[in-house]
Amino acid sequence: MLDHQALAGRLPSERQMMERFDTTRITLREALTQMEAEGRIYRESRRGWFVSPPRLRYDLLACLPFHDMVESQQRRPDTHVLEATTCPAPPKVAAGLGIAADTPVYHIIRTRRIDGRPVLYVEHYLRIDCFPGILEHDLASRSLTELYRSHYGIRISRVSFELRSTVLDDRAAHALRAATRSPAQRVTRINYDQNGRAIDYDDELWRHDAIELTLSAAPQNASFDT
Amino acid sequence: MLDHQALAGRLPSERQMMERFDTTRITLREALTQMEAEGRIYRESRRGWFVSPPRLRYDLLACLPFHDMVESQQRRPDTHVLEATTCPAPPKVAAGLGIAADTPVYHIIRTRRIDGRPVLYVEHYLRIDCFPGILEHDLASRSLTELYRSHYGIRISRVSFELRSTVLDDRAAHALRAATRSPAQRVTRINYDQNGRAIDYDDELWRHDAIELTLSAAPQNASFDT
DNA sequence: TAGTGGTCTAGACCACTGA
DNA sequence: CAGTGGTCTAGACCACTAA
Repeated sequence: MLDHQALAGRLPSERQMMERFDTTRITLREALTQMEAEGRIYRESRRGWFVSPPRLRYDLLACLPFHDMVESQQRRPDTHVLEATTCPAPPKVAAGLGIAADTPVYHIIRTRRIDGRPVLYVEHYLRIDCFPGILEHDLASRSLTELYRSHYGIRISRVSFELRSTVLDDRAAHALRAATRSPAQRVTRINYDQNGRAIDYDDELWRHDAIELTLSAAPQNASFDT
Repeated sequence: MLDHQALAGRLPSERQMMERFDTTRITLREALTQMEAEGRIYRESRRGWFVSPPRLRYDLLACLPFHDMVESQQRRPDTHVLEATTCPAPPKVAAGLGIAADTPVYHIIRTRRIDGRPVLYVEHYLRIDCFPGILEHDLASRSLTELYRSHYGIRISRVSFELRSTVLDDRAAHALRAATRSPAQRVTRINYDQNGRAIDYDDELWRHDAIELTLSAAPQNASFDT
């Protein structure tokens, strides 16, 4: 079940390390937790500690589909759909999309892996009026952005992000086989179409050691600044 | 010495909380550490635990000077210069600036506070040929970007970022009165002038609960995407 | 100087994983 | 079912802070 890569990076059991470093379990775990916070190692719940693979470079403005982004960095991507339903828009989503609270929206939950390691838990909320019937499509092997364009003629022309570091909540942790409250990077993203209308709201929770966010752009005041 | 805000948000001592919640110190500290990872509370080294104030919204592309950004959110900013020297460019900086390794650069280290709470440790590396004599200026009360423009006629026309979550190293932790290896958000930033030349390299370490990064822009492929 | 957080010892039981 | 990580008890000493 575990990947070759994961097995290769496995640390000895806590009790073995305890003896090797001549210390107690509590102290050892404190040290491990700090290295986890640094992003050098991570744990899988009740499964042990592992060396963190190199971070994926995630260019926020390149807007590459996950599979392309991962493959372009010589890694192996992989997506699993946990849920694909309709639900009333939660307040934050409604506010972000500029629709009335409780308006029905599509709700898609997926986990994504790199080289077999689950690193991303993401919930998508899609405006139903923009993408009627989208749940019928294959949501695992195709990118949503791809679908938007090919089936609905909708292009993303603007995107806005909110980034904050937190921890995995219980659902995300479970889905990623991680310990509850492992350090995480939250990436909230709203996509806008060519008419400036908000079309979907994504809430991404990444294992914090799995990515490095990058971006390059002209500052907003650049043109007015003469 | 401590701010009103900090005192107001102070938690009882660990031993008091231990009794109040009828548990041991180790268990209590584990709980506190988790809430710290969530960004709900933070600690000052050997000084105690505090409730985290609301996060500062840091718009990466607005390129607002720190003081303006903080004041526009009804908070009180504050800057302290730790160091202002010349040094050979470290490899990463040289690579980022596109200059030969060990080329001399200006090196400025500052800490910045919000409402009296130290939240940011930042090292700036400036190309000497761009900003001759800049160390003679007041580096605490004026923004560097301001100086670039007013004294050197240099405007920032492009900016590139690298974001990753890590922990505070010893120097940063000490400067921020934080515990070593507290969770942190690293923001590395390279500024380019109107000729596309890299002019400075900033390495920012933020207390991770102090900020929420935002950004809004057109994806890079937006125009080619028809 | 009293009290604080930082660090440590030396165990224990439980739920779960993986063979 | 053996071994793992997750959680917990009940103390201790030290360096440092704040008064």
